[in-house]
Amino acid sequence: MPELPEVEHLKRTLEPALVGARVERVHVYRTDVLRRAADGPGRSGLKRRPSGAALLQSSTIVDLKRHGKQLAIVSDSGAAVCVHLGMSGQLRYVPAGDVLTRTDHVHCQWSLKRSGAQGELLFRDPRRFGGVWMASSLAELEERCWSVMGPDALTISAAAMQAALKRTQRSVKAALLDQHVLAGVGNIYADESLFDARINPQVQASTLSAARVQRLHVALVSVLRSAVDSGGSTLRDYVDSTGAKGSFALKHNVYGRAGSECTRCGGKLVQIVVAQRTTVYCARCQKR
DNA sequence: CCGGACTCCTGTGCGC
DNA sequence: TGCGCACAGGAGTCCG
Repeated sequence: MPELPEVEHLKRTLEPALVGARVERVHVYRTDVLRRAADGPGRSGLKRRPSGAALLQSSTIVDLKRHGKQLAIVSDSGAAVCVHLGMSGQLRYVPAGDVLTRTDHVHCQWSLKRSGAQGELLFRDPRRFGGVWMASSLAELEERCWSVMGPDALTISAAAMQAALKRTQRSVKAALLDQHVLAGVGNIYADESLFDARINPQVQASTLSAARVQRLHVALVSVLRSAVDSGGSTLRDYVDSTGAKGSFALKHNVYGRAGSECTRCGGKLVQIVVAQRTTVYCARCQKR
């Protein structure tokens, strides 16, 4: 399940192929994965096929931007598309001549040409929790979609994080998962960073001391950076734009390890449900 | 307003 | 071996 590290790694692997490429043609196989950024982050998809220009046809890609788990592709016409991978989404770049092993659930396809080299950018999403937001400008995307979210988890300051956690009565894990608090953290990195900071996921966010929030901030940034360097976590579906899996799952201390020994104290890791999400932590290291 | 529950969707893996 | 069901979860929406 793509979270910030997976999307950041994806951005890095896409940049060489995309930036400077001209969008020759766009194919939409399902219009209901498309949304207008002007309508905000809602989930109601389009019923009718949009104009090619809204999906960057005949323009040149000049930049990729990421906020939290969302990735925007910006063109020289000013228009941008923002891809959200949801649970099972993939953005793949397939150079001309190469073959994509699975072509089912491909909802959107951009044919690209860059200094003679051709290839296809494909949005594939079996579960369709993801989507593609069309914006007339990056400013519109930022204003209508990104500004309603909290700061990006890699750039938020400890002070801002503390202020945000002070504001809510929920558990610290629920707060970390809320994209309005900070953007980019999902179930894996919430559990991993709480383990790193030795904080119990059920603790009420507002009751954490400044020192503990400071520790959580350090842990979160450290875990996210380390995961980006490993190419993210592949559990089942996630692959980068070239189809490569991430190796960070091998470094998970808690996620997916319920019943195993704690890598820090040797205690048994326990599994509970917090904020409707499977949560694994060490009862000995992460006391309430 | 806030927070918890429900919902969307498909592939996987388990138990019988 | 095969069937059916529970489960995985990002995030919008609904409701108390």
